[in-house]
Amino acid sequence: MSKRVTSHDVARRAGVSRTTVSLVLNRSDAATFSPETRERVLQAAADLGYKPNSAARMLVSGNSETIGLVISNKDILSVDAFVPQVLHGIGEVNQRHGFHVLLESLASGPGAGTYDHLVESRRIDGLILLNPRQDDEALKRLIENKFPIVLVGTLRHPEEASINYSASASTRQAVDLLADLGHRNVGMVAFAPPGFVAVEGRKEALRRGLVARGLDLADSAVEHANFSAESGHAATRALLTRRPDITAIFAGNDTIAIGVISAARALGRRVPEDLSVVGHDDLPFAAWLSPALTTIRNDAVRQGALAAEMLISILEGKPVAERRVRLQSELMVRQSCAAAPR
Amino acid sequence: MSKRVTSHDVARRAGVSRTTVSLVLNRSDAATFSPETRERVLQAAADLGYKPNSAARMLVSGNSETIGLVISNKDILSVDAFVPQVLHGIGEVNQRHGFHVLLESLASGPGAGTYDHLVESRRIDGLILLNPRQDDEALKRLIENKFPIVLVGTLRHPEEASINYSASASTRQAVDLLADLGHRNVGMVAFAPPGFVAVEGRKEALRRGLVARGLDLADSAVEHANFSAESGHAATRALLTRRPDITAIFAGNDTIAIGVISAARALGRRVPEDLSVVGHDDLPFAAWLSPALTTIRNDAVRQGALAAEMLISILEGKPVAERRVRLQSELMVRQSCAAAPR
DNA sequence: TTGTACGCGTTATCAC
DNA sequence: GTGATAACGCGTACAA
Repeated sequence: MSKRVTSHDVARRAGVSRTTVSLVLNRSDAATFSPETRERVLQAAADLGYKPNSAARMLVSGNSETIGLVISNKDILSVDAFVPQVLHGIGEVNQRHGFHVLLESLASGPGAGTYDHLVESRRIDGLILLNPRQDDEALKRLIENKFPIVLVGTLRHPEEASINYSASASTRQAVDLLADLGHRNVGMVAFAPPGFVAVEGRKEALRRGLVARGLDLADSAVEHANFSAESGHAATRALLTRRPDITAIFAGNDTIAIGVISAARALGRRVPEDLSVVGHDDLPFAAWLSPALTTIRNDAVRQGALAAEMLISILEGKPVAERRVRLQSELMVRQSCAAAPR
Repeated sequence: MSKRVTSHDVARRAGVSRTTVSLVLNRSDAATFSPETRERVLQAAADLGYKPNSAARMLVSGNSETIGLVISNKDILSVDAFVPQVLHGIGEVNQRHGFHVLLESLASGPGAGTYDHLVESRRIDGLILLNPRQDDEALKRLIENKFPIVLVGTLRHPEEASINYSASASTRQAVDLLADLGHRNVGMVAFAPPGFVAVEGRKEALRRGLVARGLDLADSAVEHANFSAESGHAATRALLTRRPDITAIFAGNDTIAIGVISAARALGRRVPEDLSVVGHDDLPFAAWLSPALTTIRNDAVRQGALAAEMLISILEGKPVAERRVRLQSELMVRQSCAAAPR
């Protein structure tokens, strides 16, 4: 690569001092320079293609204009399309604010201490964390130490900053839809093992919805998958074998729903005629599955964008109106639910 | 956050100089210190929880131990599960080598000059680029300037370093499979507009495969989608309306295949009885679609890992045996192809 | 309006 | 074996 251009080079070319260069370039507001000087500096910088060395800038300013995004390997491998959506939301906001994203994928598990390296090396100014686990102590410590961190999801920690959404209302709607179609035995295939807050949240929302209609969610009606469509398939086989009376299944997410549908077919059940399926997330492909998936919309792009906005506000010291944003989800009714077979 | 610990603090606590601290901590090979001093330093660092400030380290060493990954928004939104797979492969290798990934999503389009900011701010040491476009001049310039960059895909540039794979053999197999099943009119729905190397490559592989069997790929048998399942649906509708004689479709990737299947159904064609479909990539969900998708496997995790390995080797000045790695793809035969209707 | 001088935390070089 | 000193490139008081 061609030799790097320093502020010194720019200064020389413009015939001014490095101070002037720095001031002109960084303080656009300061009208404290002659338009002529200003112009010369800008011109020289452009001619030379000057880009400040970010390391030096970081060192002196103490921040990196970079936010970390931590994702467990399991998630990234298999929650599939959800992560990119969030990423997209974050990316767009970042670009507007000149921030960068450092992606850290960590081995799964409680992962104690895994953020510390990132945080303490000062490589990042703040952190966005997807799908936290309830038992993540390292994370709690970070929050309590006031490290700037925004959750996509929630830890139900009083001090957390988070973008979360409520599945209650739309889950309730979905339950109503199914109950009205005559379903009495409803099951669930969670997207991950117990311990993830989102898993428990979705399960609870379903339970409450069912109870409100005089139904229930027996433990025998719940299986836990493990992120992938494949695991969804296996879990559904187990579930329907144990509880063949079940006529409707809530899938923990849309990827799991693919597995649910495939397992149903493998067991000789048509969807939706013999088994109704409700997904979760409304990933872009959901509407194009066969049958088109009825699912609870959880706008990942929006959540990513909001999380990034909030984090950047915190980092810039701007006031944040609400530190715990709660969005409403929305039921997308499509073709995967039908009247209960009799 | 608690005050940061500098090497100076460690030095004081251990009763040695900063130099000693640095040498002990960074040069595990240098036997040039008394075991006792060595121990004292290590102990002090551990007690204080010392983590070197990465900005300072970057400034002096000139590299950031970070690799950039540039992804166009369009990709990340819609090629969906492919990107996370690659990311996963990269992440694993990086973790082993202590590297980080900086993710830059750029607005789509030719995007001239978009990497420059990243590159010249010295924020990253090297770059991995997915799915390059043939007309990306900024990229070519970067390669010609010897900036360390590894493509996942290819630009067919003599100086490039790339991880690529050949779809020829397995496309040929797929064509044979279909031809043997009696299909004569085969179409294609590309995953993106013309201009992406991978789009053209897949199309050419198909054309050659067909010609080898005495068939052809007329222009009227090709439609271009635009990354999403939805666009695959629309493109397929157009294709099958224009060429109702087509009985088998190669989808540009598995996400597009979802759209192809859904469009076929919407037009009253059963898959695979009335229309055979071949996907591309073998994303984790492909085996669980209904019908299970016959697809050309393109191991994204492996490609990501290989790209990261290669880039890190280049960065560390290690010899790289092959700068243009070419993997073989593999046909996964499942349920989405059947005898041509007559 | 501009220049000088210093600090940020680390590492390399060269004395001791 | 160990320690002082000088960079790395930038931002910014402070002096001029």
